[in-house]
Amino acid sequence: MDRSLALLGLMSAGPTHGYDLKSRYDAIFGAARTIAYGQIYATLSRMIRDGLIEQIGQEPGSGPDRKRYAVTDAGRTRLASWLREPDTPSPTLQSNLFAKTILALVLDDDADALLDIQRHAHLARMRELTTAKAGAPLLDRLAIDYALFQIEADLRWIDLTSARLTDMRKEVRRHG
Amino acid sequence: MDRSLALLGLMSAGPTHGYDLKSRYDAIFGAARTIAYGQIYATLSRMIRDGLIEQIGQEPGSGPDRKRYAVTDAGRTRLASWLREPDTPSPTLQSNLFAKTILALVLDDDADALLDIQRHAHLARMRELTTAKAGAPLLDRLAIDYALFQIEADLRWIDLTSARLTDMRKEVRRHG
DNA sequence: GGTAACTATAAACACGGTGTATACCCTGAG
DNA sequence: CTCAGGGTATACACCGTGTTTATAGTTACC
Repeated sequence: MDRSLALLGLMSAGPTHGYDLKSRYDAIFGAARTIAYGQIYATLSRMIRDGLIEQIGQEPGSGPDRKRYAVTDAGRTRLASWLREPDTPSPTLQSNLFAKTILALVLDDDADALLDIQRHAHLARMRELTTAKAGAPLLDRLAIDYALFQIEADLRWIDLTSARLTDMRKEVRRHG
Repeated sequence: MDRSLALLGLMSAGPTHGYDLKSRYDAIFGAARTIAYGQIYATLSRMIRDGLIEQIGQEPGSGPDRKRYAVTDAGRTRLASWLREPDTPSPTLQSNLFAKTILALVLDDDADALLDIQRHAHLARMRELTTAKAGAPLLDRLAIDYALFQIEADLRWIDLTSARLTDMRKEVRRHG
């Protein structure tokens, strides 16, 4: 996934340098996965290239000099339009589950087993997340809720699909 | 998303050349998005490099010679383990909605509006998909159901989050 | 016999992310 | 006082995936 807009967003709250940006990112979005320094600096240099941010100074800290960057007008425009634009979740591309299931049918592999494995993995994950949710701060809870809802959706699809496997096998044959 | 395993899966049903592989892919997975020839050949050359497939011949067709490829043992092993392995949907990374919402709060932008825009886009998309589902073949219907469930999950999260925005604003302030 | 459309492939490129190298500063153990 | 270790700070080379565009043969038709 592309985290550049999220970083641009964080920077638009006020100028920063890369090292600090990493901490800020992790504090807010790091629940799922922290970001690597390498990605921060790589992204910064690309945003400079694209005129979304610019260096506004260089200050000593406790280490090599910090380079402060600020969002440009172009950057603000870009960010605003990103925030305004709704996302269209692309069917099936997000997950491999659909592809795996169809392939299992095409290859005459055990599609039931595959769905069952995924169902159990999901249920286990739900328990994990539910436990984690208990003591977590509000932001993390929301991230967890997001995941829980997505997993529930997957589970519904799994149930629906299991029930239709026999019909699907016929359909897939015709594509062969 | 990485489509290489899906392609490997299709090839494991029997040797093909790139041009044909594209048609096969589109016939089965193309409902959401067709694949580009460029991606086919790029992926094929990488799978050759990695020893997952090998060229087993070169035959004339109606154009430049066709190069036939077959899945190697390594390829079959790889495919089998992919099919067997369940996916863990990574929270929030899949969608930008979470990031956008948090950023809107951090930047003191209109988070309600953002959620509302996304809600309406989703509802519109649901109507579209429901219409499309009517005449579609079974495989496409399943793809559409997958999308519908995901969108519903998003909608649930949107409702939950809208209701919590005031609390979240406080939380976000503390991170500042 | 020329040109349009389809068959078939490949290579250059762009984008995002990872891993690793580098350098500076501060602290504390010896 | 010195030097080793850990935190601060940045940069770059590289890798994987997907897009764009170029190239070439084959068929069909006017």
